[in-house]
Amino acid sequence: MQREVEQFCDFLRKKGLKLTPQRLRIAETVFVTHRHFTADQLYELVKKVEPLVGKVTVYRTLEHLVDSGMVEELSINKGVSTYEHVAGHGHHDHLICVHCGKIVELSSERLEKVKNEEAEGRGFQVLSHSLKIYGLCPDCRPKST
Amino acid sequence: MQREVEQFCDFLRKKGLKLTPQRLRIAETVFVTHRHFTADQLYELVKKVEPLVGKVTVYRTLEHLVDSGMVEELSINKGVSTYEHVAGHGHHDHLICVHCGKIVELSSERLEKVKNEEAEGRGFQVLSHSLKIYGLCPDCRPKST
DNA sequence: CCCTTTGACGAAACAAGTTTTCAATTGAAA
DNA sequence: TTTCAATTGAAAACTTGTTTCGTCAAAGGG
Repeated sequence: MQREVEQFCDFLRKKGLKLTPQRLRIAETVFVTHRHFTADQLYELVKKVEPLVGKVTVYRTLEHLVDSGMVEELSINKGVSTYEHVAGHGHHDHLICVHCGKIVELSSERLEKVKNEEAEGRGFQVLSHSLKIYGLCPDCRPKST
Repeated sequence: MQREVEQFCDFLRKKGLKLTPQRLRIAETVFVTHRHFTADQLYELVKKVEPLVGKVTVYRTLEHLVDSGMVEELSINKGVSTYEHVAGHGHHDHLICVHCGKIVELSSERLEKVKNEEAEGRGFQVLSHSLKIYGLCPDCRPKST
């Protein structure tokens, strides 16, 4: 975790942005959380450690984190943005259980390759993509008896 | 188009819902529009034909249309829902140009197959999925000289 | 050391999209 | 025709996220 926080500090310094206690706390919370979260959930988590942090600061810091490339926005739910930190994960897709809400990460070279080929076959230059597969996870799917 | 509107009427009847002129107008507009639209854009389109339809009714009817499976929500832009009717199209993915905003539909048997295999290989029972590929369309990408 | 400058802070106001409330109305079954 | 739940549209409420604004604090120059 320390690794990622320092990387974010470097990013701030390079951008001429200041390293405030609030940003530090928020970044720490983000990188210590190994699951997806909304801005508001993050705000609640940070408040537990440091109640003096405002919601606006969480939003603003989240923006910087996304800017730095260390956090990604998922838009899984309509109307509310969901985030995750990608440090040490690399790009991946998501399997989402419609029953229990569990989100499983999926990395597949083969899938990446096919995606790129199909897009480029249509003249598109691929910059990024987002694949979400909805279904029933192993725990929620009907058992095969 | 008539085909789809009738199918929607059947859906309403089966659900014990009423067939009002407003719903008819909204459904007609949806199935006559062969591109993506937001709730507000749909409202504006409907108003041209029938100015007496309220925005709320458009939202509510859109809900029924999504319920019937004849319209899908895309969540391409954050903060505003984008829809498209799927009648006669079948499932497809989307290539989205980050420069001009153009949306191109992409259907690929091969891609579908790989997606399903990867998900099921992890014990997931696939119900649906959403793939959005962001990049530069043929018109916007740098020309290879 | 003090002063100035430049973000940064948080509360509150604002904005956009969508949903809910509510009283009046309407479609369709009996 | 009668009845009644479903539907309607205006307005208000709600949700998420952004902007404004007065205040503050750290860094750097004089």
